[in-house]
Amino acid sequence: MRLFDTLSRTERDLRPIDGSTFRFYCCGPTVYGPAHIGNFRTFVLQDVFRRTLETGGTRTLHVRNITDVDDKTIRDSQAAGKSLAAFTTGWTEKFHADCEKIGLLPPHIEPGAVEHIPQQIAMIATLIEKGHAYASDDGSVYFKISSFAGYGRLSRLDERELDLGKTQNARSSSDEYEKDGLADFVLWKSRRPEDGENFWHSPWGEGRPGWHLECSAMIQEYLGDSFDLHSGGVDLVFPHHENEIAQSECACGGHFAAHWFHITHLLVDGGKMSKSLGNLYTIADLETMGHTAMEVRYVLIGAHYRKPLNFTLDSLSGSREALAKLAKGARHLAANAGEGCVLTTADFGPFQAAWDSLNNDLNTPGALGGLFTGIREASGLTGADAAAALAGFNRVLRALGIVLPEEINHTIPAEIQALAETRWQARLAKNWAESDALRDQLAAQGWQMKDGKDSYILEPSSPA
RNA sequence: GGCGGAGUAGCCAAGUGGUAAGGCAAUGGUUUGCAAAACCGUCAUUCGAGGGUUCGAUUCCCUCCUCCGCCUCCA
Repeated sequence: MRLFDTLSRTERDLRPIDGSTFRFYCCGPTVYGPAHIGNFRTFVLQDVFRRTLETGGTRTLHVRNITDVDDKTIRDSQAAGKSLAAFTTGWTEKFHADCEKIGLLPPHIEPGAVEHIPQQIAMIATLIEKGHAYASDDGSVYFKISSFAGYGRLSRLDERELDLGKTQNARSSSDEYEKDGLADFVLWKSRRPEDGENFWHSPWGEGRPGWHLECSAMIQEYLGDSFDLHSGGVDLVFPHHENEIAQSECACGGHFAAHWFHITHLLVDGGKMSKSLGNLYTIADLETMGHTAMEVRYVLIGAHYRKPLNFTLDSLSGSREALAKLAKGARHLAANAGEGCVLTTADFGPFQAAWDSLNNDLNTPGALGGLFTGIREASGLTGADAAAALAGFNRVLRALGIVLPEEINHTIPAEIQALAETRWQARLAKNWAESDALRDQLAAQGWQMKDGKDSYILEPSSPA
């Protein structure tokens, strides 16, 4: 597949460096609260990316970390009166439950920052040894930006008129740490009173690792010096990923990531989502409003990953109808294919355009459009042709990670069933007044009665 | 101030130097006692504004307007 690369600013074909397995790393969540749909836009697109590679026959190795130690996790665990480990474990479990609901494949490896502190300390030692880092008097360690000529390539720092020193100076005046270069970033933070019991021993004294370092250390551990692709939200380009490159290339000497895949933030109602505006949604919030996680997924893949996605409750409502339409199309194809007509094809039939879209810079909205168009084109097919089309349809669907809603056989309470039967008789007797009244009565109890020619269907009224 | 991105129908949203995918909503019809459902249709002479290049631009160039993100933790 072809994918845009943030570093070279070009679209490039993706090929595993080792010729067999595509190895990639995604910056995972900081577990101090529930993940919101903005976080999930990134994770869902990364998931579609992986599924597309796999559907195309490429084996993958997917690593995504859990950040379980930083200012926020320490602060909030203390506020909650829990140990850091107990606190982050709880949120990690919640995160996993959300991931499963929204259809994310679990990463092959999901390392946590705390359990990799020895690796981080080792990397710091290497950096000091090579002259890329220095310890300050208080026991903190900093990366020396001036020692790495390539600093700023990813975020085009050198093309900005941003005077690093000056800008950082204004913002760093209250910083308690001591560093030489004002833009130098921390690798090891010396212990502070507010850290409580959350500190580890190091050659430079008690403290904890800096945030940027954990990813570098875990990548080194699981993917080595060079690997295929690194991904995250756009906000991580600077400084997080810029710093990772500096640390890793200086410590390991490799080329680090061959490709950078960044997902643009989503907007809510046209603006940044934030707690204070009351538009920061979690999956649980949306479920409470009657939407499913799969409907959320549909909305999240409804825009190209490099464009802002304007999330609205209206678009979320529309996704239910869209998914139902796809499900209907699939059932239609299956019916036309007939019993026992199993066919696996090498091509995608009417869904070739949808598949091509995915492979062309992960154009998920294009693929979605291709799905609907393909269904219309395939509607006249029968037998083996229909079966082949269905196979293509299912492969694209799998790549998108969409699980279609199934036709549900509802359990109908006896009194509802009786009420419906009474109405049906009234209707047969052409007693319209009573019939309509009973229909309203059923509706009031949450059941919708749809009249057919010779029978009727009872369905729960769709949630508001 | 610097860097980056976006402006396409009521909403969400693809796309292309050659005359605008798709979804939702809306709406017409068939059907129905009426609805709902289902099925069949309709739905942007136009792509923020103004110039320019071109046989031809929404797509390339310039100017302007508006919006958003980043530059501090952030997916």
